[in-house]
Amino acid sequence: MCGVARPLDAIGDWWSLLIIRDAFDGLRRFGEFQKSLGLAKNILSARLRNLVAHGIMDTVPASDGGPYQEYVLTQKGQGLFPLLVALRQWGEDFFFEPGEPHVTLVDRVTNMPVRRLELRAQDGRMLMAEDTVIVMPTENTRK
Amino acid sequence: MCGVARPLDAIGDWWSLLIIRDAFDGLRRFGEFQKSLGLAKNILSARLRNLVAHGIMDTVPASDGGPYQEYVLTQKGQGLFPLLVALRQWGEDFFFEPGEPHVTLVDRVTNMPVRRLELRAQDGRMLMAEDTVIVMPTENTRK
DNA sequence: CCGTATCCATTCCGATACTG
DNA sequence: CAGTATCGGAATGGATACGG
Repeated sequence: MCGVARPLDAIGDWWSLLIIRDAFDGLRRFGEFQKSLGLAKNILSARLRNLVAHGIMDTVPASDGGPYQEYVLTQKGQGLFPLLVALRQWGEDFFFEPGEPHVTLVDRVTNMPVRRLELRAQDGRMLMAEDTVIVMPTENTRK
Repeated sequence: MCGVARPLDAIGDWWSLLIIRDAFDGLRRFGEFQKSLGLAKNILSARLRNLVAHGIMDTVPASDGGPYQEYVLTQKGQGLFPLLVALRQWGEDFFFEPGEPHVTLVDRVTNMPVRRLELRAQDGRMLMAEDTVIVMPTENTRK
């Protein structure tokens, strides 16, 4: 399975991606996800279990000391942030009507809004989507 | 429908995303997609029709003068490039075994490999996923 | 409030056969 | 080669009822 199909398989489906988005928005509880997404409880349960099984989310004891669990993104799950930004950015670029409010991601430390997702070559030069097309197999150099 | 769900709805499903990836790899013909993905012809047909209906792909006369069509990415479809990069990058970061060959995207003009997808704030400062979390509704300022 | 178990209708997908 | 039409089995998702 290739470098694109494997992530898709791990994420699972569309619902899972929306769960992950909600997790980035700070949601943690079963009921919060269900209320936000409006999907059946058994489906949500299965999706959360799958995300945990794939190491994207993890369960932690409830922060309020309650008898239940909370679901949080692992490091691996947090690595999906650029994917969600790309998705939202594409949506804003091609779907939004003029005057429609945008949703901007904000760095919580400096409170600076994120401008754009950028592609950069190894020499630091900026690349646009239009001139970056071909794939090429290379040796693994990163850990 | 929010800025994440709408793109998901337009793309359709995961088969569609793999079709788009193949299109970035230069595939254009019905049979090429089918052979590459191994999905049933009726499914492929439906997916291509959906992608065209959503303005992500378009049909053009066969480049070899044949009696059939070819399927190419529109501008809107090409805008999905960062999404695919993000997906693949995540896969390489969290799924690849040491020694497994990576697939690197290459700028076809300069032949430079793409290094990383980066998030930048409006002041140009580099942001990491870890400190960039919250969403905030804003006014639409772009066209 | 958090989940699991069960049921049912619908959808989805692959295989196949068929047309140009 | 490039699709369309059809069919049956499998998987899916929503509603609901139930239990911790």
